Amino acid sequence: MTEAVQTRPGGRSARVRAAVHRAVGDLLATESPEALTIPAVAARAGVHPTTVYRRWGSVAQLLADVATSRFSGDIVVPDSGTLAGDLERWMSDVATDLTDPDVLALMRATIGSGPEGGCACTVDRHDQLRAIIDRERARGGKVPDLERAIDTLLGPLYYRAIFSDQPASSAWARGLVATLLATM
Amino acid sequence: MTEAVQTRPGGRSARVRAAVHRAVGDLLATESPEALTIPAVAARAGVHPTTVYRRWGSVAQLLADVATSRFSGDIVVPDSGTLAGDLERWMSDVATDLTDPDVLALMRATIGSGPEGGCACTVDRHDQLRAIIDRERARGGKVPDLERAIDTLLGPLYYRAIFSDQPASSAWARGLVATLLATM
DNA sequence: ATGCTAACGCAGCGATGAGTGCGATAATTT
DNA sequence: AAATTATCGCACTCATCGCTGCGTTAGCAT
Repeated sequence: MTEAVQTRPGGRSARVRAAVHRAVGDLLATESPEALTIPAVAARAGVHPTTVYRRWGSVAQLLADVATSRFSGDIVVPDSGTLAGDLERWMSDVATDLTDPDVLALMRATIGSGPEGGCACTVDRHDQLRAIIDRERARGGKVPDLERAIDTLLGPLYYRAIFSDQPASSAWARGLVATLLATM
Repeated sequence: MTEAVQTRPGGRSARVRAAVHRAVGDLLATESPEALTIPAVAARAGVHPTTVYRRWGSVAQLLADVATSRFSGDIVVPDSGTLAGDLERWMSDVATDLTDPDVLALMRATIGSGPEGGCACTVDRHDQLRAIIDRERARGGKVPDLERAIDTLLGPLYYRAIFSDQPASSAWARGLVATLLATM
């Protein structure tokens, strides 16, 4: 008795999904956050509102889906041979990503949509950081605690992006790596 | 020709303002963030929707007003005599404040309402931190850079509150002070 | 090639949020 | 105490968001 809930991710469904995701990004980039309503997204995506209502249900779930897919697999974990090199390269990439105003708008909206919105933006970053640290440990090097790395590296970076009007340059972000490794 | 835009903050106006502010907090604490609409706030506050429309105009402006007033003057800047003591006491208070789920809900909603929502939650924190550092400088002690203090202290704290599911205990928050003063 | 069915589009309904003109109330001034 | 006017409540209109049957299209399997 195979109760396999069949899904069909190919062809039109994927096209619709992509169009809706792009529409969410476009609307957040141009309009006010309150304007992000399901009919508006559907119209922008060239899709019928009914489709969005049925597949995602609410704006919050839609945003969570868009955010997790946008913030996953977008940055490749570097392998420079040393922990410092890996971290600096990775932090530089993450900081550069946070330079984009559209990315910030998506993050803000996702955070505002529910209690778990913030996690959706950073789970993959945590996984990447863990991968970098694990690889250094496999090399036999001394590694910092993961939580401490998150606090020291991602904390200031995302704080500047969301709570401060300070720009977060990639050079400054690389500097955070030095602070972490110095106090290890 | 005095074009003074007269305002009258006494009596009923203040009462309405307080009721609306409390209603925003209550709704964010109980309902979903999308349920925070002006008619809902007005109903909860026992005030006519027209009043809210005229005084605040939009949910975003209302949230910004509530957030700035909620996150201003709520924590008294301590004066223990030493920089470390001041910072530890202050960080402990800030961390404790962030323990309240209702506070987090308000912060999330404010962030999601617009590009400057995050700043509304932290301007007063920055002022307080500046005051602490300035006082230590007046004492003649060695002081860290303000920006560096913001990055090291508030960064990890607010990151945990918004982006991570890690609890931010006040003891852990006090530990951040040690890291800052060690790398000064 | 054909059947099955998940996924989409269409038409339309009910509910409600956004906004306006006008009179009433109450805070502030003279 | 009386006048002034900022502020609020009421009644009402308009726009549109959320949602539901129903028929149609197009993946996926045999």
